[in-house]
Amino acid sequence: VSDGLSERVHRAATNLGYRANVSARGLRLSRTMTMGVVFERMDAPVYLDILTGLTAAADEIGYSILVANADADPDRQRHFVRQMYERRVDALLLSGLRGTVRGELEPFSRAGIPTLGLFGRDRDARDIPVAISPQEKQLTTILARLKELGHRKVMYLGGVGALATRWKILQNAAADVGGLALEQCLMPFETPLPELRDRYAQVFESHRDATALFVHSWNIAAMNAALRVRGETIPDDWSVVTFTDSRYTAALNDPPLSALWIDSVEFGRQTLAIIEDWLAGTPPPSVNLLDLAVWHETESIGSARPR
Amino acid sequence: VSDGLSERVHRAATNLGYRANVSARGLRLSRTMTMGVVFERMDAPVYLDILTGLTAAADEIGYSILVANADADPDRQRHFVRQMYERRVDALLLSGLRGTVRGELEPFSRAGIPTLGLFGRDRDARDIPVAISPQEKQLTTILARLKELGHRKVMYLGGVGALATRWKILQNAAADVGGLALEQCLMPFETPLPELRDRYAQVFESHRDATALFVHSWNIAAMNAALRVRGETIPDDWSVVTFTDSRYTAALNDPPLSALWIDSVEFGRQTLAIIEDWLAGTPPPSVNLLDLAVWHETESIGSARPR
DNA sequence: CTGAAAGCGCTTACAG
DNA sequence: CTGAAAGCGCTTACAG
Repeated sequence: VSDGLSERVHRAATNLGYRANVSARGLRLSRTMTMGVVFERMDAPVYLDILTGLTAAADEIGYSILVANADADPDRQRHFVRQMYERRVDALLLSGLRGTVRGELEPFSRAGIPTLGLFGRDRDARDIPVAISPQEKQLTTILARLKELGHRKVMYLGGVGALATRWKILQNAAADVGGLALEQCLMPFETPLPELRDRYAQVFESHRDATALFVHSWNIAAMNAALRVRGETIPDDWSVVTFTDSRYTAALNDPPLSALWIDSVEFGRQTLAIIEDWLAGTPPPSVNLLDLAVWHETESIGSARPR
Repeated sequence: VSDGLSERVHRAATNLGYRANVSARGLRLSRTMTMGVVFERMDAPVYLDILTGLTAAADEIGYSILVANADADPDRQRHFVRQMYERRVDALLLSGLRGTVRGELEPFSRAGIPTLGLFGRDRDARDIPVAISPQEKQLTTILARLKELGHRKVMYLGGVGALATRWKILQNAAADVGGLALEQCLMPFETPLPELRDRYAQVFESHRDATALFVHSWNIAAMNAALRVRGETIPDDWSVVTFTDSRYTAALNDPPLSALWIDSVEFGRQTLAIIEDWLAGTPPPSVNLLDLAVWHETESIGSARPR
């Protein structure tokens, strides 16, 4: 066909408002140009960051994203994984895989559809390849730095439940460094601020040999409140480090807190790059370490106060 | 067919791993059981809440959600709206419609596909029906309450840009109440905390007749820091009220802040209910007011300090 | 090079 | 009641 004719036809099609039907094409080609994302839960800003990275990278290669939230319910997780198969997604991303969906994954593996687990730091599941952001290396660096500043006892203020793995990683890093005692104070995430504040104030009183704090971002407000009650300040009385995996919980403290930071948007992007290679014929290894943790030191840490 | 046979066939189908192909069914029925959501941007936790409500309500009626993030780029917004049509979504939800997508909406209106705009509080666009959470009523209540407590000048600490509409609404409410002066201090959201803190400290110094603060949730940390610098406390020196549209930014202050709270998860749910009615044959009015704003008073407000 | 036909996996209307 | 056929909107292999 001549260029001129081709152009005229295209123009006419556009004017008439013709738009190709992607599902019909998908049926014919058995490629839907759609990927499914099933989040085990969606109740923290980090999931929005991951989704932002995933959707941006997917769009770059012409894919759309179907999103589902299992809301911490294994039955719903199974339901959505099955739904993604019924919609014949070309790839499936699963966060927080707990082994509950194994049966529903079978059609995917039989059909050779790429299926990748997204884990911030867990590394137990082995049914399908997983993408993980390791933090051990940076934690070792941080603990060594605290030791250098004279700290000998570090306390972790965290939440019970899903994030307990962080405590394990912290222990491993402390063992690597040596000569550092570690203590934890885990409280349910639902604890009201006044109660959390009073609990922390008690803990600070009864652990006067501790001089440094690791604090989960959800607990920063309560920590600040407890310090205010006790008239203690950062970094004179306590050196403080926080974990953060989201843009929204970072750097809003006074003074800004030293942080072990993971760029979850980038995590989403790199995860999708793994899928892209897989679709192109290169399956990933069973564990994909995305080295995204960054140590950001601020004036919130300093020399250990004398005890 | 007898019940027994039917059951045996179903069991056999399940055992063989048969799963209906939803796109094929969609092609036949010209219903894809899919809805598209195009967010103008996705850089705040409120979008995750809305998405949570939308996906939950969609699943209840058998629909899946395709999600896209235009990342504040009108070209990308157009691109995704077109993409949603090409995928023949049964309904389209658009956040932050700026009139830039008008042309791409034409196929939707021609095909009679429900298309709804999601706006927290804006009410300018009129191309398509919109869902809005009005706040005027509650703001009037709050300002009247502050006046009753002896406050005569209220300051708004906010960010420049999209949320400027909040300032307008605040002014209207103040006009309703009468006898209250209103002042604003708008700063770019990117302002680093120390700069914002110092700026607020200056503002507090130069507006000694103001006794109450409305503060956007992004600016709470800087406000606290400025108060600390000046040795002022809540509610003795300042009565403080915040706006919040997300689970993640609420109630983490000490003392907990009085808040005008919008449940954005519920906003997503109710928005989808509008779509559901529309699909069932009842189109919505051009403006849908979802009355979700709730006034939550805490000890962060009290009598105006003498000036 | 061009155009008509087959077929992707469903559902529904229709004939037997 | 049962079974075969038509057709949704595409793409590709094939015949002309």
